[in-house]
Amino acid sequence: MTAKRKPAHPTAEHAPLQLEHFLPYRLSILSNTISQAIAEDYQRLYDISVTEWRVMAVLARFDGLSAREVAERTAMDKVAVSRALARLVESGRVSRSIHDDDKRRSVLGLTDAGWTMHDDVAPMARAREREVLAKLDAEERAWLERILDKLQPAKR
Amino acid sequence: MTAKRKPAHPTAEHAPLQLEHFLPYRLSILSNTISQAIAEDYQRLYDISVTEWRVMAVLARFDGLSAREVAERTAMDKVAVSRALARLVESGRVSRSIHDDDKRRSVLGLTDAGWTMHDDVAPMARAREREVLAKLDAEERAWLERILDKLQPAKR
DNA sequence: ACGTTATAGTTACATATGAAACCAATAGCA
DNA sequence: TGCTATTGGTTTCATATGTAACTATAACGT
Repeated sequence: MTAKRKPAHPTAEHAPLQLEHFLPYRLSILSNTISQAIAEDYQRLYDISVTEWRVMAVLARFDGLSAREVAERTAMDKVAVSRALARLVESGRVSRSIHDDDKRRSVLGLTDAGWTMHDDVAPMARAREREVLAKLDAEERAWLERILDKLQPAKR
Repeated sequence: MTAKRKPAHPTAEHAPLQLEHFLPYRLSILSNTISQAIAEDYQRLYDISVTEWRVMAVLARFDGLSAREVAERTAMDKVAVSRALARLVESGRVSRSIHDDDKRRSVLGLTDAGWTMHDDVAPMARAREREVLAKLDAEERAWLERILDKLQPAKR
């Protein structure tokens, strides 16, 4: 039909997304950049993944959790937790025993080696967080806190 | 040595991270939740992954990019882009030709089918973004914008 | 007590992802 | 020109991840 070659869909009609101003996209980049920076710290020193570190962090705070509870607290799915635990138990950083009253449940906790590593890594993680937050002034930090609270998919 | 069982590392000495207040962790959850919600929309309607959609979104805005340029703009690595493009070309949503002056480069763009899909998906993505932002008032949205600008790892 | 349903956790399979090796074309430079 | 280094892009391989199926135990209703 059309004799001449022309853009079948002139841009004006399309309103393409501007990724650089699109919230989900920006969050994704920011989140990955930050998490990756922290992960490099402990992956360099210890051979451990992000998911494994999160499991350890949660067990540092709540001793004796079951795997399901760890999954809840880390927002990871139970398969990921199961695998992380397999490696952590294997590498001697997490202890696992069986719940007295419910033999399905495991009772998890950091071992001495786990604590040693935790006490080395936690300050590095906090330092990285501080580096990021240092780009903001006090007022901005307060708003960020507030905004995250409101956006956070209501948990628990 | 120790006769009695006691915590080898009393919590007070450890200062464990509180994940629920730890910025990188919160960002990660938030980002995944939002991206997932959007992805469900177009994955249900079209059989397409997040990375593929991002490539399409960028080509909708910047016609004729090379694969490397797409990788830059999407912050994806070139392998991921290569694979996404293979599927997109295969499914007829993206056209690929070879650059006149540099035969290594591809010249990429949406096909008519690609545009049709784009014009269907883009409004849905925007609607999801609006849903998220609706949880904030105007002032909070303005601060969020500003904060993201400052935290954004300086690009380009 | 007994059969049914639900829960904790693991395993299997299929797919996604990243690092490094690779191929082809171009750029730099003697 | 001809040799080397660089760049665009794809392929390979090893690892990670999600879904669904599975095992074992516990809870529930009768």
